[in-house]
Amino acid sequence: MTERQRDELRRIARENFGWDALRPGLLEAMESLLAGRDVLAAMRTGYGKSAIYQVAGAMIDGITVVASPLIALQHDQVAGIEAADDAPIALAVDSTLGARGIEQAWKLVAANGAEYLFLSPEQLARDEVLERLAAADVSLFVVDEAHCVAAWGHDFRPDFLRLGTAIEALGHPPVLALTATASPPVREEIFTQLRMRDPVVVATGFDRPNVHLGVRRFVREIDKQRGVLDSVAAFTGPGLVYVATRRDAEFYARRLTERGVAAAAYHGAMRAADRTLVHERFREGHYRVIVATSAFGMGIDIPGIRFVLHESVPESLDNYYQEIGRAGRDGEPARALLCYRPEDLALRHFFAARNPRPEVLRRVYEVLSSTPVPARELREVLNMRARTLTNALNLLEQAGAVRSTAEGFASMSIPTDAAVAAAVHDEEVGERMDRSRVDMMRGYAETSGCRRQFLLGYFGEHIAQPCANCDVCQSVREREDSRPAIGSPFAIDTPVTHDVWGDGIVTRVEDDRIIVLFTEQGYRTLSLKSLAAAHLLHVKPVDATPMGR
DNA sequence: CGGAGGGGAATTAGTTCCCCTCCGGTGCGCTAAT
Repeated sequence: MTERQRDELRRIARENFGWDALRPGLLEAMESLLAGRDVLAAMRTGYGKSAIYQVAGAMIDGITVVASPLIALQHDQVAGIEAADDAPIALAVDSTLGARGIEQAWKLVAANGAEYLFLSPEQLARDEVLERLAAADVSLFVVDEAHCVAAWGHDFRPDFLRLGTAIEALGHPPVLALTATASPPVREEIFTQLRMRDPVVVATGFDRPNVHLGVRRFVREIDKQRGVLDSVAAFTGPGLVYVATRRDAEFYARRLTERGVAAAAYHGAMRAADRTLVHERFREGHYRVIVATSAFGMGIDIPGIRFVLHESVPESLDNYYQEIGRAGRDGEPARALLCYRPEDLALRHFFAARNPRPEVLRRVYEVLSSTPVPARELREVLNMRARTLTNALNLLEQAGAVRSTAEGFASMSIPTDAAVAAAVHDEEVGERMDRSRVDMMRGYAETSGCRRQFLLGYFGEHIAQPCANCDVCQSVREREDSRPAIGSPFAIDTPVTHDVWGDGIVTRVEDDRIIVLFTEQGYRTLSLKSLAAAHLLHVKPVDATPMGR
């Protein structure tokens, strides 16, 4: 990177978008892309991540494709670019345009009339879309909210796992993955699925020291209900209450309203217009509290939220961190309170189930041959729902039994039994990983240590001192904890091997236990006492085999 | 896996309890009926 290129980036940022200064990390990410590298940028919402591809994209010849999970998010981005004084043209192609609108949009693209093109993963999974893009010289491929690849790709929206194929089909331009949070296994999955090559990771600090972390534990459901309602009523300022089900969203919104709190429900079963209305009225201060399922979140950036209360545990600390990260964006004190009942973990375990279906995998694999067949034809031959088929193909591909190209899907000519077994095994590993991430939610709720150390440690960021702004730190200060530490022979980040569970990495060390992230088992909590007795865990010797010589 | 809700039995004669079944989140794109 020359000084001249760096000046050029700064000039485009200033003149085209009106940004006089770029926050730490943004310029670095832009430079890496310009140098042809793949980049993962992990930065909190509101940090200005979009600037990375907006400026770099404007500087590189050719189109910038942005894969984005929500149409509403795409439209916000387009509007943001259009609002800048001299920014290049941005376009979103999606089903809201109608067939004719879509055709017009593509004509504009073909005539080099757009610099930024926003598409859903579902669009990018279509053959004709890839053909049109291939003709259009894509020079930068962006995946916004990249954690969705890991969170949604396996069942809910399988086309997220087809993004890697799209990237390959476009000749692998530099890839930029953007996310607000990603724990180590989520990052790994993003790298693998998007087929990123030796990616540069630009991560800015995850900590929000102004957000107080707390957990209230309940035994009976009725007590939790009362506790939630009392807490919300006692908190001041605008806040969010996250619940697990739509029914609970309606229930708590009603009960809060009865108690004189201006509250509204928000969930996926509501009509789009109603959801927008609730969002706007909250923003304007008409509602003080929104009671929402996980539907409320992505792309929402409201500065003055004073508390985020969880009525039920979310499915992982990744989600929890995203959701509490909506509090205190203005830097003023805010609270994150988890109202915890161990029974609530059951629903999350239920959602973590993957249900691989061997008979479906077998049917799909048996119609494939060594010549690629387009997905459209497969769907006709098999008479199968698109999502089911895509899921099966994704699984078989990950298992190394199927190869996907721009022309379609081809068999790798492995015996059917072996292919199906490998796919099912991968799915079981995935399920164990997801379940273990739920267990880390339990770990956070039940930890006897500093909550912030636990939370940040989960993301691979280890802080030396307890935070002094969580419930545990406060109570420790009151009674000066004197429990003696056993002392661990396993430091954080040590690669280890377990006689039963295989390879892993130490991700957390507490007084009497450690947490290891195993490749095939996910997160496991191990007691140091029993480890000392059983000799099952060993520090992995550094591989001394010389490579390729 | 746990909770809600329905049905039925027991019985305190209008509630209570138990057992069984079913349900639970996130959104794209498309089609069909207004």
